[in-house]
Amino acid sequence: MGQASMTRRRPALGTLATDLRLACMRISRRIRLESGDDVAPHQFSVLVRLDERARSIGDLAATERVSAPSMTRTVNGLVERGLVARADHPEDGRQVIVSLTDLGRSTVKDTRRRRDQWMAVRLGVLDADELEVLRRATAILARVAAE
Amino acid sequence: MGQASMTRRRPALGTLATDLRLACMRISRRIRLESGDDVAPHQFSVLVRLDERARSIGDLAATERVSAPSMTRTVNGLVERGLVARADHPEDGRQVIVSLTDLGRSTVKDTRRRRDQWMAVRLGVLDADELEVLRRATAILARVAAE
DNA sequence: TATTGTTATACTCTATAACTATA
DNA sequence: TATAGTTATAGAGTATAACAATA
Repeated sequence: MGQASMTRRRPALGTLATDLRLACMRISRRIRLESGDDVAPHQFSVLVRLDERARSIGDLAATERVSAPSMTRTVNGLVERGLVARADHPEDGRQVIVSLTDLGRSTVKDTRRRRDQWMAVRLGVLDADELEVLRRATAILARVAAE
Repeated sequence: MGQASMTRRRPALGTLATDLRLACMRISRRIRLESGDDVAPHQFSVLVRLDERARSIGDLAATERVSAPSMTRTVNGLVERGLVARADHPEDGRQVIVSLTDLGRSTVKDTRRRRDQWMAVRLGVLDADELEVLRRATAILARVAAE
């Protein structure tokens, strides 16, 4: 019924929603599979958070919506690989502050570069008009994603 | 260097690649997290394959790029939940043919409907010009995703 | 006493190696 | 002998419950 009333108001909005959703999900999936990431998705997500700023274990667990023990495990794995470092909180002795190492920072940068490259190669075959459509669409999609 | 030569040929193509990639990945991530899927991602992926046609365990394992024992496990879980059924291959007694049950088929349909609904709600706030841009962009993105 | 993080334990999904049944 | 699938076992990821250290 939601579908029916929408279709009545805006012809073919349902089709657009389906096609756009599928295109976004397929592109996202292929980037994940084909850009040769060297860390697992859940690890990369933590590295990106730490690229913004250093965070405690609890902060990371809440941000990533996993339990504290899971985050302890993930952080330990990243420490073993030399991608992040642990430090005592200056005032609160209970907290552990996790931050990126230089290796961690360059891993984030390299992964982003490879992903952007994947997309850039595919945009490279498009003509000027198509690129202009995508430029306008990207601004709209960014708002949709941020909402 | 690839980046530099691209930028020389097509101003700001690198920025478009980055922004478009991020928008697609964020939308895809939010759909996955927020549309209330009732099966896990690897399970849903198998259901979608079986929605195309019935397949053997080996076929599914190759298509999903997991090992045969992993696919045996995944299929067993789906059988327990009543979403797929196993059957003997008519000629080759070694093979097991897996197909969707009615419940499995409606699960695929419902999951897709909820995902489309997520996107449709967000498209609902856009104006006619913005929707027209997204319509044109979707056709281009579908080609990019299929390439 | 409340909060932060770790340890203990268990469940799921992944894999490889070894095995069974069939071609 | 080769192929399809299962069972055995192990390695990560997830979780909750119980615990230690600190506020």
